[in-house]
Amino acid sequence: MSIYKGILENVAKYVQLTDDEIAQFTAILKPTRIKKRQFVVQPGFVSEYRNYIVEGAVRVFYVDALGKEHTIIIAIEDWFFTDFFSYIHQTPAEYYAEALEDSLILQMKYDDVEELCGKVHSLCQYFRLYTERSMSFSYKRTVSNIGKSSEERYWEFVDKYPQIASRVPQYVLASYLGISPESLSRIRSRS
Amino acid sequence: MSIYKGILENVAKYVQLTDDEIAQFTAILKPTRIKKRQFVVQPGFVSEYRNYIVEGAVRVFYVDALGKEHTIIIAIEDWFFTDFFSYIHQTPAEYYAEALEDSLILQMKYDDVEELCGKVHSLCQYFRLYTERSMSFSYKRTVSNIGKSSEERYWEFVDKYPQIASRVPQYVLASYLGISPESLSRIRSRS
DNA sequence: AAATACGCTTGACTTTTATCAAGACCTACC
DNA sequence: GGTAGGTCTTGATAAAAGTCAAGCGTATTT
Repeated sequence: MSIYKGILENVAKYVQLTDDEIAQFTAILKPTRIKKRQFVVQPGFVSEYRNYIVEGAVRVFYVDALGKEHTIIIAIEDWFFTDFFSYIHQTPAEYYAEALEDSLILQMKYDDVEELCGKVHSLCQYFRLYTERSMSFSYKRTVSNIGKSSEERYWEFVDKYPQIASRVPQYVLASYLGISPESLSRIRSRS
Repeated sequence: MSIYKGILENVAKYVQLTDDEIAQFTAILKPTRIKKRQFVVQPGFVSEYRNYIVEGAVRVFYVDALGKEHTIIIAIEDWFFTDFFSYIHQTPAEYYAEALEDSLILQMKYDDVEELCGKVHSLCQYFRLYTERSMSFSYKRTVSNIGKSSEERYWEFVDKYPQIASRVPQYVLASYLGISPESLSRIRSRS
């Protein structure tokens, strides 16, 4: 079974590529194995790649002035991750991307993606549609952040992503939800 | 001066359209005047349009179970707004879009945009690139929401969007930042 | 111009959440 | 198999933010 199966199925949900286009696309995908705790992106270095997870889990986080970590993205199979701002603008990253488990990812270089999107209309469509959907989900998270209590945010997350909630360390989830680890522990303990 | 000037300049920042493509694009833009407090989108109705603001200001907000309002988007000239989830999925909206001032907007129907993006590669590129940039900014807001105090979020906003901060009512800004109006008032008063 | 509605402020109080500190548990590794 | 590191929990306390309520000033309306 090809390691491209997942990502090609993802693409197929939005657009239909010809065999030639599939070949061009997979040609820019670089399979990479990363070990738990390994960094894929680090502050100060440009996030050159848009990364797709074939197998494993990754988080993107930043460390504030007080040394506290804040998790921006938790990604598992069939998700993309990168320091999006750094990737899009090709400027030095501010965040870390760290493997939460041994993982297999597909890396696509910014320049390659841009070149291919310039040539292949369907692929451009794919990324447009995919990003628009990501955007609509991003607003949902914002709604949660500005309008809900810590407790509500936690249970909402568990409800939406039960597999992730049980798969990542609690302190990571806490930092994703904007809650201190102690408070999250208490939220869980009161039923 | 054409009312399309702003949006075409916006497009031109990302891609170059031929005269014919420009004509096709402007053909799907429906100029609409809306009065202060008028709703462009309402819960229960599909948000058919992606809206571009030529002149004026609009906010997108939702009302929670307790009747409290939470502002998801504050948009002024040269910004797009809509209930993004409703628009993308063409399902009934959950949010309101309300004019904060008398405004002039350009409305483009979902179907028209999709059809044109299917035909015109450059326009597809434009929306892809624009949305990717929006996405990278959306992450910044998330970072702010999960990692910063109310006070920090307020001053960050004032620093980033001074024109908006002085243009919209304080309670709107408070609901955008996820702060109660009273707390925002106090934050401002302590210097 | 008076009446009204709205937005903002301020005070007193409550609730939520963070912080600091200690300890328990577990797992991995020498 | 013991030690170390990392994770989670619990308690005591502090800080941040929300709530409720009253009042003030300024637009807006009639």
